[in-house]
Amino acid sequence: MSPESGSYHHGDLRAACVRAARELLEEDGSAALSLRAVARRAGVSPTAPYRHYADRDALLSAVAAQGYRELAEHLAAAHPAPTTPEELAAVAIAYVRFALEHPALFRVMFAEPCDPTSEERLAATAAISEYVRGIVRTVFPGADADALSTTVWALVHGLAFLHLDGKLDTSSPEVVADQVGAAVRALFTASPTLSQAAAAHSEQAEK
Amino acid sequence: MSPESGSYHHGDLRAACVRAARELLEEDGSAALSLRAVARRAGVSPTAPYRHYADRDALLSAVAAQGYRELAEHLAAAHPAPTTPEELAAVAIAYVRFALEHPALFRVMFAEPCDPTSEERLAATAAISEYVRGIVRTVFPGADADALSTTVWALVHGLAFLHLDGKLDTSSPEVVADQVGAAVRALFTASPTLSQAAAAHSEQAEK
DNA sequence: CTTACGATGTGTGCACCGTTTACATTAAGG
DNA sequence: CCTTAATGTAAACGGTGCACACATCGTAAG
Repeated sequence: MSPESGSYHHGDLRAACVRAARELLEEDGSAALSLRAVARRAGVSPTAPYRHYADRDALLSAVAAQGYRELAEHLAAAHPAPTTPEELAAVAIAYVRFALEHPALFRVMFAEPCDPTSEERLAATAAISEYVRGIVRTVFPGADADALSTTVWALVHGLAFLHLDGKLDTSSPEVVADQVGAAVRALFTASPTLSQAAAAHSEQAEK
Repeated sequence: MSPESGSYHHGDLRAACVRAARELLEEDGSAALSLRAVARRAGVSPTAPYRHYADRDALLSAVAAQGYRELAEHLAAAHPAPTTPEELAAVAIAYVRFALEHPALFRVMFAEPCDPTSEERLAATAAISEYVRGIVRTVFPGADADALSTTVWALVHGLAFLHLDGKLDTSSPEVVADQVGAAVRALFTASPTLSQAAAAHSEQAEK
């Protein structure tokens, strides 16, 4: 795929850019990704990436999209098809751990107001959203799947960000895991009342 | 306080900088705040702010700290001393609304990995954390206040960010309010089981 | 009143950044 | 072989954070 270095054409600069970007993000945790630095890392002139990405935002969106895919894999690795609250808690813990293991990437994925009209991004986030909804539907058939999946996603997402910003105890992975687990378990045991609340909400909406 | 313009010295540049920064953040929602733009807005040379702030991060921290204080006021305005789940839900809704009304400021407050060892910042975030903990203790005396306040904060914080990133339905403030309210209510009706889970967690920790 | 001083704002300069514009190289197809 | 479109390069513009030397001014000691 990538021929011996020295050739004028790179071979697959498009992919090499996101790879270089990923490496830079992992190396220095800062989310301040420089297009020029990416170009340098890829061994190419500063403006070469513009042949493949309209602007910095476009590259960032591509990186974010790949991040979403990796996150999805990470979650699936934690448990392919959760059916119990405990298994879903494991997935939640994996979510937060991913954020803590790849802080810069996670920030690029979520904390940047970059172009939301990116086909790749929308597809990737929709996939995750659907994945969560599917789990919730399986584990918790009685409830409003939309509302509940949103709630559990928000809870886990908030835990991830608060940890990322040093607002919570991140001293050891065990502490983090316990906290996330407890929070998710609490949500799930609330199921009957939650579905009741969801029903009340629907009534309110249709009047 | 600020004398007639034309004087060499500004009078209170330190405060003027955060004011200018706030204005710029409100005007264009982008969280990309330029120190030079702040200086221009304050009617001062590009490097003048360095007399009062060590670097860009320091200014951002000051802005973030003020943001925390405003957020605290906003929450207190929603309800000064919540004692019921419904009142706490109102506070939660105010939290998310603040994020949606001041997106750029909210991003500076949370989504920037800026200097976490800022005295002002730490104090401000500690104040909010303590505020939430106090409410939880009042509304829900039986439970582990630390764990539960973290959980409710994370839930609300996650909702705020998902809304900010366009991952959820932000079409009308009512929709947002309903969603946040339902989520918080669900959490609170889970109280007995949550305290039980917290107890189990404590046991686990001390063995 | 004078004078020295410290606090505050200015000007200059450097390295880096994103982006545009014109140009060079090369792979691929008629 | 020659044309063409794709791909990478070079040069340039305006913007940025920041370090340095310099200018201005309130103030307080002599």
